[in-house]
Amino acid sequence: MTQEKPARRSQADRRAETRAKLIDAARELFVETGFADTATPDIVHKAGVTRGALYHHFKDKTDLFRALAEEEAKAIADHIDRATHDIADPELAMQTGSDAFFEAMLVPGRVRLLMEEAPAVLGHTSAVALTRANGSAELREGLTRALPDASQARIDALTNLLSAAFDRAALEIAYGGDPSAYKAAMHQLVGQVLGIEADLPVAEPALGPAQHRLD
Amino acid sequence: MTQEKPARRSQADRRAETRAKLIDAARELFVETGFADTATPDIVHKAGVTRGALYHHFKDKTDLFRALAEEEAKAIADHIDRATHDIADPELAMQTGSDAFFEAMLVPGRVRLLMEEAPAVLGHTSAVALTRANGSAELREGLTRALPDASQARIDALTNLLSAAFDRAALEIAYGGDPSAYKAAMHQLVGQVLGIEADLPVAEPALGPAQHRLD
DNA sequence: TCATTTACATGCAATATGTACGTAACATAG
DNA sequence: CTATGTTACGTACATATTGCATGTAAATGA
Repeated sequence: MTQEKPARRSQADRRAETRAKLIDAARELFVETGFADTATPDIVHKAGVTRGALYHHFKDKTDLFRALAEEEAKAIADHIDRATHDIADPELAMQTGSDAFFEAMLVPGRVRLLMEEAPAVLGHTSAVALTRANGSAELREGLTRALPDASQARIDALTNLLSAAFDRAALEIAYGGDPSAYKAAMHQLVGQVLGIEADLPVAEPALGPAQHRLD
Repeated sequence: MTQEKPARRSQADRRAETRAKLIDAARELFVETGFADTATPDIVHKAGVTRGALYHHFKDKTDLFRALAEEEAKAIADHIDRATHDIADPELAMQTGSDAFFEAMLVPGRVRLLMEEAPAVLGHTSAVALTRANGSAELREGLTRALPDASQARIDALTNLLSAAFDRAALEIAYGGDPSAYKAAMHQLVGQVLGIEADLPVAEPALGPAQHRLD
């Protein structure tokens, strides 16, 4: 039998490891049970640490949730960026970004965390700030180009409303709604606002069961 | 000094009274502090009853929230119905219903309760079921007429996405967003989907500070 | 007026949260 | 290599909260 060797790790490594263990465990439980009905003893048990570690790394339970939500939001933003960063044509970039958004939203639990729990746990303002970046820049740009006479407030409002529609589409897809119907409807909405002629019969090629673990 | 006379009330009256006191107190606190951070002792203290009464009338804290949320949703539906029930022209009915929805959403705390707390407390499915009725029937009808070739799934999707946009508009208005900008943007969205020629410069007559206490 | 049901009050057991304090692991100066 | 400081984590505790179990008062109705 080999002797236990704690294998001297750096502080940064220790820190990153237990932080990750805590966030991973919290993610599983928050997704499964929701934030309010998940107890910190359960989180630390699953993470294999103690509550002391949790309260050392995070101010409180809400702070742990915030860290998790920020990771999720960043993963979405990165996924969209990687998909669109080298596309020149704005119209194609918008369509590609839209697809990338829906792809990113397929990872299990993400919708639950960001769209159901986050608004109540962090408040609406913080919650939308998390996903503010997600393609809304491209959206706003497209709107500004398409509606040159519209006021800034009008552009902001349209951007916000379309973002809400995007979110709802992802939510419904996650709850078993027809993905192609929602994506097509979303495409129609954006297209009409941007003044692009509608291509109504966009029957999608039925991309099979949702692929998960995107990043 | 007059003697205390308990004034023999009927069971139905007693029941209705304390139920109302509990729901009113809960409303204030849930709006102010949120569901999770509101303790039942505080609720019953403000209501002037004991926790025993609470747990006699409601299964648990969540059940109390559900009752409150259902009242709010019903108030919205009633307000819209009263405003639209005798309007024949579908297009005008839609516009009127839209305005009535935004009016109904002006009562303080309503947005917080139904759009921020409810999804996390009751779950997304129950939460949308609460407001499912709100004008979505008229919306669906209008869409069916305007897009006769569209599939049912497409109609459902568009209805849902526009509902989400309505909700977001109300949310942003409640958080200080420009009401006329959001209403106009919403009107544009619905108009374009329904194939009504846009009347872009709908600068509203600035109806002054939001009037509250609608019902 | 008596029996039964309904409405509420009180007390208790279990569990959760955040913090204070103690200990172990790492970093760094000499 | 050791001393000393700092960071990471463990343990114990005080407090608060929830839901239930059990007791009492008020209303119904026979």
